[in-house]
Amino acid sequence: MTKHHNNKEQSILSAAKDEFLEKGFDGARTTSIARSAGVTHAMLHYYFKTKEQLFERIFQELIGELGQGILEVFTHNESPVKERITKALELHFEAIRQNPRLPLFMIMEITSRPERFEIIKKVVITFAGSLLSAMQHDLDQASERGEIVHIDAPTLLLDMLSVNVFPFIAKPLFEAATGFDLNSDSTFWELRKQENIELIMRRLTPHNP
Amino acid sequence: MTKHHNNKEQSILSAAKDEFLEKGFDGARTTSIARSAGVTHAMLHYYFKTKEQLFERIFQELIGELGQGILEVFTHNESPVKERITKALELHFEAIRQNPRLPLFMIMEITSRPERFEIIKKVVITFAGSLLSAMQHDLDQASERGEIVHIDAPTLLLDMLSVNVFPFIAKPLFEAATGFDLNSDSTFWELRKQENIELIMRRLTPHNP
DNA sequence: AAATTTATTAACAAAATTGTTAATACCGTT
DNA sequence: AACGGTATTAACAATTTTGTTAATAAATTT
Repeated sequence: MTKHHNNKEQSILSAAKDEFLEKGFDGARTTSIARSAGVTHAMLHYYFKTKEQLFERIFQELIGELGQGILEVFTHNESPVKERITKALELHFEAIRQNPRLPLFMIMEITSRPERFEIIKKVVITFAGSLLSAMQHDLDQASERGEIVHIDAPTLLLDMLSVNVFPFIAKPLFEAATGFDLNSDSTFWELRKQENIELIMRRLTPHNP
Repeated sequence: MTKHHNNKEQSILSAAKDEFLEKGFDGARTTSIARSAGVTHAMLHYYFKTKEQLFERIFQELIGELGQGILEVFTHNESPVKERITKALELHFEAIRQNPRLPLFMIMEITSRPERFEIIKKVVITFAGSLLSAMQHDLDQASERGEIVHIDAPTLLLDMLSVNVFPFIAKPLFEAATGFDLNSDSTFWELRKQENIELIMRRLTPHNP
């Protein structure tokens, strides 16, 4: 087994990923996925049995990408806190840029079908717990030294997430407001990345040094 | 006509609003709406003909609330720019707090069914155009006077929206990460409001004055 | 209070979507 | 090339969801 069919199974997975990311579980149609993949929808059920199972498969994959992104971002080196945070902002921003639909998708699924998503919670809790305490430790040290103002780690983390994630979520609105096509506009995203860094750095830097 | 049925029609509208806000158009079920409203689902179709029409009705209502919120926020008075922006942040924050599901709902609908939503675009464009040019004018004046650093109005607006909107969108994730129930925690939201103001003010304030 | 319009219900119909099956083609192995 | 399994298709079945109807009740108008 396992050789000549792989392309079909793969193209179903790929089409499913696109459709689920764009429309969420509720909006996705197995027939539409099959059509995009160029296979009959019986094939889809042959490989993945049910829509729910296909979704679970994609969802696990996406959770993986999410975790991967987080890991890349918080690889600690021993530079000063402000540089580390700048680096984290950059990496995080680029990670979302690779997968701009992922954040909204996760949030959509959590809010529209909360019962099912203990899975996400586990991933989040696992990372958040250790991350926040490590962050707080570093932030406290740096503020003692006068490098930065004092700030709560959860507060800062939410600040960082807000500025990095929201622009991607609001992209369609922003495009509507300005008439621009942000897909073909890499300067916009570069400027946005710099702005986010500027914002967070100013938040951290003590006045009148 | 028009007296004794109003309660039923109203309870359908109210249930529909809740369900659409929570699950979006795709996830909402007319039967479930009818059940929540305590009426047979034939009644729903009697008053509103189709799911689509019921949705349109609710959607217009929500667009109205959105516009109302924006108007309240940008009522100009003649205080200094920094005070005005602080006030706008506060009002905007409170407006979302009244209707915390609205932003995610709008974004969900736009991204999952882009074709239909020229309506939103129109509202956004109408407000955004005049608002941004007024903002830019004021910002330029203030930065000439040295009150604030120079900044683009669109950049600042996106900063403001990011920090004010995202925490509400990410609420379920944040609750998962911390184990808190943010509905019954008004201090969290008060602190968040202050943090957002702090962030934006630091962004605007020149260093070493 | 008879007539007319509006509201309500239960049962039904249509449409859309997901899921299954049985028959057939294909592929690699012996 | 016969065998055993996997892949594929088309046609069908089940389920879910939306939408309709015809009969009846309730209210409003005359």
